[in-house]
Amino acid sequence: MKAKITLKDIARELEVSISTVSKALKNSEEISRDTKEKVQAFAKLYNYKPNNIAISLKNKRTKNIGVVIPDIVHHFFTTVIRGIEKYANARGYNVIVCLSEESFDKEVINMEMLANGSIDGFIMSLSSQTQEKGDYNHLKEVTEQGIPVVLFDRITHEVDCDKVIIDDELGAYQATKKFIDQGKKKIALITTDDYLSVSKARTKGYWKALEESELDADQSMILKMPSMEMDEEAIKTFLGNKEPDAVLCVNEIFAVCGMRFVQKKGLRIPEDIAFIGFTDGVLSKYANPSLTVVAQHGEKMGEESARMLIEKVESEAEEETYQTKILEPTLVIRDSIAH
Amino acid sequence: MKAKITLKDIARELEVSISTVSKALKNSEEISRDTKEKVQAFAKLYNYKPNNIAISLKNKRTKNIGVVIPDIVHHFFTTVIRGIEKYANARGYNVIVCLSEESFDKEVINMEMLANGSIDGFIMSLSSQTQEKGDYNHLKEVTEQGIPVVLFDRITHEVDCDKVIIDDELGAYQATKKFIDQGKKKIALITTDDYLSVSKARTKGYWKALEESELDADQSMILKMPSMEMDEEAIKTFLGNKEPDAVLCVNEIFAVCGMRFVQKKGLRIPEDIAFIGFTDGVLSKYANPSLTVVAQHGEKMGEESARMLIEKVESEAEEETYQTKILEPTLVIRDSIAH
DNA sequence: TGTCAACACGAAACCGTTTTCGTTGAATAT
DNA sequence: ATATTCAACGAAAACGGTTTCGTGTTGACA
Repeated sequence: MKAKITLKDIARELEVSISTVSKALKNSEEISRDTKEKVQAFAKLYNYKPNNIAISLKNKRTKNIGVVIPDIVHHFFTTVIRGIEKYANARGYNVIVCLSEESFDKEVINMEMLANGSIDGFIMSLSSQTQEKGDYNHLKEVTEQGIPVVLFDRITHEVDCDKVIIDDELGAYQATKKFIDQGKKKIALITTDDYLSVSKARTKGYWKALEESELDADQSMILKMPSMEMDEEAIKTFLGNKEPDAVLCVNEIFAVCGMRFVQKKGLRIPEDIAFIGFTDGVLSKYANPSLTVVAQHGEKMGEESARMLIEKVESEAEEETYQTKILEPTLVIRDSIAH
Repeated sequence: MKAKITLKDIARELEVSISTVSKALKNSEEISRDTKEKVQAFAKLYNYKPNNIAISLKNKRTKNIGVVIPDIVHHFFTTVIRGIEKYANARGYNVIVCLSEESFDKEVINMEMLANGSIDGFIMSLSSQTQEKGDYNHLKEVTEQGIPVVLFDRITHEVDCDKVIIDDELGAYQATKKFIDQGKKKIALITTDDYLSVSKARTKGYWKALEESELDADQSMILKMPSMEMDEEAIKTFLGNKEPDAVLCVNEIFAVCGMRFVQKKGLRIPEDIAFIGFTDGVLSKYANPSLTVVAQHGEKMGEESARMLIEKVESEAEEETYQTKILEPTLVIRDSIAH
């Protein structure tokens, strides 16, 4: 086992000072050609690499980004991470991933763990419990310490920081409009509780499209699932009772379950009943029939978040200006609607 | 913006030395009750938290784990990460995730980035390119430096380190056996190229089950997809020509595609043709019909990997004994086979 | 009154860098 | 011969902790 070599080791071996070694390795003008060559050759030979921790301590920059998200076994979040990773890595940053598992406490603990020097900034999507509670003190504390934060997707307006979202309202609006344009009359919505910022926005878009049309918007055509957990029975009962001819779902899973149920009942998709979901994941692509979805462009979102964060991290100026970037959703047309 | 407070700040305010503050906060016996209370109260008031970087530098432990995997938008890997996260977090470790994107170079770069002090150990699954190349020097270098490594799923026996795998051969064997027991005669296998350690093992298990039976094992009943990319046409042609009555697939996607194709041809699943896939992901669960799979227990694998790594990290002893933990796969029976 | 623990605390080294600010010795200018 | 400049390097502080090893004060005891 050959241990890591340090500046001190090189200095000792070459009988020069540590500062000389450090400067020589940075090709400083201060050092003579001879010495530089000698030092650099030696460093190369022994595969010297500076210790990141020491450097971090010195210049108070870790080149680490903390990402705190509710869940990772979820297509949307993984694509966001990939986007973050991609951008961050290209800029020499590492990504530390922490999972809140939809729990407020875990979110707080994770942030505290990272906020003490481990990272230069946070990229986060709020846990459902946090959004339900409406308690954002852990975020405020961090921003007050001067640590930059970027919120994506599940955000709150109560914290001053950069934000990246897609226009969920618009996405739902366009999807609903699509149904209306195709002559659908009884359009249902399957969503989750309103405290999730995204669900709220999507419901709004759905509602808006209906109100703009001749169709009467009907509260009873909305099914609110109490949690993110799947409750297949609830969906079956709802679809069985309401008999809609089009269903908008706030995620893939609700949609695929719905499709499976109506198919078993003998209905044809999309002729008798059409489906649109949110999230362009693997499920939509390989569902039978394939599912039309409002794509959220997670990877783009991740890249954008990383870009905004790193910009803040690297800017010396302490401007207190924050922006909210709104990405446009796009409808990915597949076989679950007519086309 | 209130900046982070340091020991030095506390020492100055309270007119004691830094060492006293440090000891007081650790409740050292050396310090008087009075002083301890004073210091602790002050620290609490100003919300003092020690700087992780400084501590890392001092005791040469970062409490960070580096995870390098080929891909994250893949159900199996995300479950593994979740398992790692869970265990590591409970032990006070953070997880730094790096993606090799199946590229050898990226794998090397990522490891180099992390190996200079950023992490205490690695948990990895090899990129396909690395397995294809068979070049494991980057791994060897790291282990020679005394940095513990745990390899999972996509491993190599050329590196001395702990390993966690599932018994892929057994999984494929059991699945194939299941087909045979159910009276299937023409059992096909859809896999990827052999350089992937897991595909190789699965092919072996498939082969073994066939050889043990009366059925003649036939090379032409194996479709090797050139890459991890989906080539729907290849699957269609293969299934169209060979007309198997059972298909084992090394992942979910191949299986779901296959199912969709044969359904369009009017075949009934599982009566006319049965399917079993690998990976108990979201796709299998919500496919129509739902897909029977060999579950890989990713979360367990992640936990196990983290456990082994942290044990090595925290053990002072430099025992050079490595173990390979083999997890048992389980068949999750769903509607794509008779039952 | 002198000695010795025990107590409570501080000085300083250390982890591995970077960086500022000397300090040499030699070459050049005066 | 003296002053000035410059090249080439080293000492030391700093980042924020931990830890070892003093050291000064106190009280008890002989």
